Amino acid sequence: MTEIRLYNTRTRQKERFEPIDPANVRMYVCGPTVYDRAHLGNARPVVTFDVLYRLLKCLAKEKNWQKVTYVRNFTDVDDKINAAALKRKQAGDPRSLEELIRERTEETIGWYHADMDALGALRPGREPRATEFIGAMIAMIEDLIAKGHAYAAEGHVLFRVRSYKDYGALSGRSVDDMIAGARVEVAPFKEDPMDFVLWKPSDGDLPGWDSPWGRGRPGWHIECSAMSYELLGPSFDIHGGGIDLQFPHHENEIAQSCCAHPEGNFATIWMHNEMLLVEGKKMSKSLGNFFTVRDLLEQGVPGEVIRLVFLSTHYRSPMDWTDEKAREAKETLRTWFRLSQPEQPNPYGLHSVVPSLVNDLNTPEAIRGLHMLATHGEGAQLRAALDLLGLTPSSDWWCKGKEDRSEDGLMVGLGWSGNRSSDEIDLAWKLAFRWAGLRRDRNYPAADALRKAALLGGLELRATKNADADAEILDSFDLATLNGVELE
RNA sequence: GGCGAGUUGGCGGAGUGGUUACGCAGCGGAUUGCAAAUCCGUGUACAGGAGUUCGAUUCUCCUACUCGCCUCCA
Repeated sequence: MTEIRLYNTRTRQKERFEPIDPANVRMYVCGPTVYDRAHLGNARPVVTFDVLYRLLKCLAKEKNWQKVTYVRNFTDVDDKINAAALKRKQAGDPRSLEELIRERTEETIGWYHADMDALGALRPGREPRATEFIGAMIAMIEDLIAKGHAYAAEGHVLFRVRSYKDYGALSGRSVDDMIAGARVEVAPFKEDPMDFVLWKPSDGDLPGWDSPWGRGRPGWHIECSAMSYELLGPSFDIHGGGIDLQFPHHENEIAQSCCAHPEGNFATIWMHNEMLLVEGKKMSKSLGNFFTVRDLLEQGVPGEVIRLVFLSTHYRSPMDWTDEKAREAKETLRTWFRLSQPEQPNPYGLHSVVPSLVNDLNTPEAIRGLHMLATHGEGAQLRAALDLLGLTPSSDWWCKGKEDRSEDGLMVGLGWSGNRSSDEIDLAWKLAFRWAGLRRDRNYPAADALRKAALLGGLELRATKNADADAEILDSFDLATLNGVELE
């Protein structure tokens, strides 16, 4: 039986994975705050945990698990969302702030789905929105107050960090150490500087809900505790997210959940993906060095190429995004897709990747397995392995159009990828026949010169056994350059 | 300042107490009028220092450097 081993941030070691309840394997991943397009860094946990989700589903039968429940939230209550809506209102939009906020979050969720779909990520089974669980959050906060773990002060409710003895265990820090460095907000109504907000007051313009502490809105951390409890219960198997959420977000989630539901132990395994870097620096909002998934897609980088670049680095290592990696990944996928797509998947191919994946999602090693299958020409097995990893073509960009024509007794083949205009294809034919003619006449100097010039314009000419010439339109094909060639 | 992760061949990137992935690039060969493509072959790298060991890239300690968290962040 296949043993799954996963690195648990909480214990700092790889652990054998056994679900609490084989009838329902449960994982929760922190999702996006929906106020803008997802940047590339946002995509890393999505791809990482999508691989885990697919792996767990793939092994469910063998393991006798009845189902895998994957929950990923949308944070649709947040000051950044409010700010974005307020900006529109100030720009003269006549609608109410509430309507603008709703529109903004709806729109952003649509973008998020489209962009993550493009990366080959399966939608989680549940995608709860924070605003749908305000009641559950209020109930949880009331419970925390009743149990002495939280207190109300000046319209706020704060979590009493000192009341939870294991606070800091996940991230390996102590309350006293943190206060020493103290970069925490000093608020006069806090009992302790580390106490964090569960509920805060909203004034007239801001979205708010009635609560025992007046009209207000929840703090950031409580939503994940409330929603995971409602949908997965007091104990579940895996909790995931980016490493930057380890503190304070996940630490606070643990404190809230464990204090409110001492009968459970919240998440068994904590998994954190490392950051995505651009030019060696973390992609982040504050640095402003980010670009979105949509930006890349629009530049012609297919989603599965982005995905392969991500998978080529282990999820617990920082990954530097480079154009060079994208270029290599595209070439690799082109080869793999051409070999595998005509085939029906042969599940035997899974043996080439699953042993790597069950070892804490060792995707780089799994990729080696894919290369092995490709080298041995195992298209059907490769197909199955690619599908497991979510590397399925989103379009026919990799596909080779192929046509043969004869003219003046010459036989010439032309191939191209994706969509090409008839002008482009006509010109390619013209050059290919001219080259074939020159070669038939044994005018090699002219033929070589033409081939060289054509290549610079993105048309590759080559001799084949079965025809007089074979031409391929490359990605770099440029009509203007090649028109110049023809005139010479 | 506190805490954590990392430093592998030209580049990317796994892994291992002794047999040293994989990809790209390079080199050699087959093939080719020449190329391309393809196929075959080829590379003994693990930041520096000390220690443990029969033996360390792999374990321990120290140093240097890089990155992250401690503030919104995936």
